[in-house]
Amino acid sequence: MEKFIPVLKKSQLFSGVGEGDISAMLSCLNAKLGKYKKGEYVYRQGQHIDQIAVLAEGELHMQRDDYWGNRSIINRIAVGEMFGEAYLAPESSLVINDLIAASDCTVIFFDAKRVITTCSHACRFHSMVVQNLFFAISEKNRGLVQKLGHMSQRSTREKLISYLSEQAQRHNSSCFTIPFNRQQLADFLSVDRSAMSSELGKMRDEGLLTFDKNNFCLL
Amino acid sequence: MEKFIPVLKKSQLFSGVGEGDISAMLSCLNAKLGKYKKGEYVYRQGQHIDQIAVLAEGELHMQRDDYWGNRSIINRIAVGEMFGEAYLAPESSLVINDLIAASDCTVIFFDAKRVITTCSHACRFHSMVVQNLFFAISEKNRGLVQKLGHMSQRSTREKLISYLSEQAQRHNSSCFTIPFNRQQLADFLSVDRSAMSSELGKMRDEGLLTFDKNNFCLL
DNA sequence: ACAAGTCCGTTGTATTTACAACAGGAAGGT
DNA sequence: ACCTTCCTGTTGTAAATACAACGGACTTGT
Repeated sequence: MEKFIPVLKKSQLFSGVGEGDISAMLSCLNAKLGKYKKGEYVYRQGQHIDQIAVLAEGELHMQRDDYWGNRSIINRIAVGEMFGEAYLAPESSLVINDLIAASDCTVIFFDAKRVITTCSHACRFHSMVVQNLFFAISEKNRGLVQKLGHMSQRSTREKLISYLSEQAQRHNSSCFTIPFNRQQLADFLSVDRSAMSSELGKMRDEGLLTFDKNNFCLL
Repeated sequence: MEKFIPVLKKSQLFSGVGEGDISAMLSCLNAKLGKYKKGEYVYRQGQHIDQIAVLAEGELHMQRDDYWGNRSIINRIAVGEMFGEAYLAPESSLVINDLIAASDCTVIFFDAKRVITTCSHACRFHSMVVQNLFFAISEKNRGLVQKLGHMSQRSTREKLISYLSEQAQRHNSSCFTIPFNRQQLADFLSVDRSAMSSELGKMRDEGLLTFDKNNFCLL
């Protein structure tokens, strides 16, 4: 557990809290480690949870496979990001989507109630964590709205433009690397992989962008 | 302002707080009233905000009009619901989407910083409001993920089924009324109105559901 | 009663997408 | 070197969607 304290220090949740203080808070928040191999489920749809978690190693995909086998990647969770925060409210603790390890993962779980309830003990930085949690959920919320912006585009090309524009903005550069391969990107944007692939080809031919594997440049 | 205290009492944010205590907190949270006619903008894309707001009267649509005039309704906000919570984090306070009055509206604004910072004064119920805010943002998050679930459906029919199923579940009944007219529903699901209309007709012919205006029954 | 505006369903056509299948290239293991 | 597996781009066809246009029902205001 101790070895992940540097990761926690860089996470949204513990931003601004020193390593020593994080270490002290771990027991207060009832922290527990979980390890998952690529492809394993961290949460399954319908499951009940009362924990907030931070991803310490690897990459997670929140996804949904429908009756006909179509996979949708709702969201991607990177190291240092938080998840489970959507199920804080006691009356809505049933998970909506599967959460799957996209690579080998290590997860740190915290007792949700203890996080949001300022403890009576002398956790000096607890209130800062509470504020961080606000900001983090708020950020997440923003991210979801942004993704809804991509998804509300009608055509494959518009979705691509919307997504790639955001990525360029996020990286502060017209050249950047995306965290998805083609199939994953298609699942993320809810389009057909082959159609998307050919659309990317057309856009390259029209001089809108260039790409090589996961590296893109907007022109 | 005082006349809306009963609305606030029923809102997510002040759930569990008595009317007298709400009244006392209003000045502490620097509450301000805003009135908007149908079609007016409450927020515009790119604007900077540092307030959390609760809708006291009317109905709001968070929406986006793209370059080609396609309108997408990202989210709908009803009386008692909260908005602006996605911009709590100081570094991300630029609004992503327009927020428009779908009918004549009254909005109560609160100073965001004062809400999330437990005040030194004797606001007995402030910590409860903080917890309510957690639950409310969390709920909102869930709602956004659920909407992403609808949007990730590939066909118009699947989107409709996904949305209507959720509505039936939410109303605990196979018969319910939706808060959108056809055009708005199409904008909400990001599909073509006429195509959706004809798809609804087909589904009725196939005996999947019945509807009359905004009243639907799943069979 | 009339006019104007809004909402809803329907239809036909052009466009776009999904699906399936295949081939070449890269990566990894034996 | 060889095989296997994964990833990517391409193509042709079937299916679904967007778009435009129209008529009828209903509402609202004069």
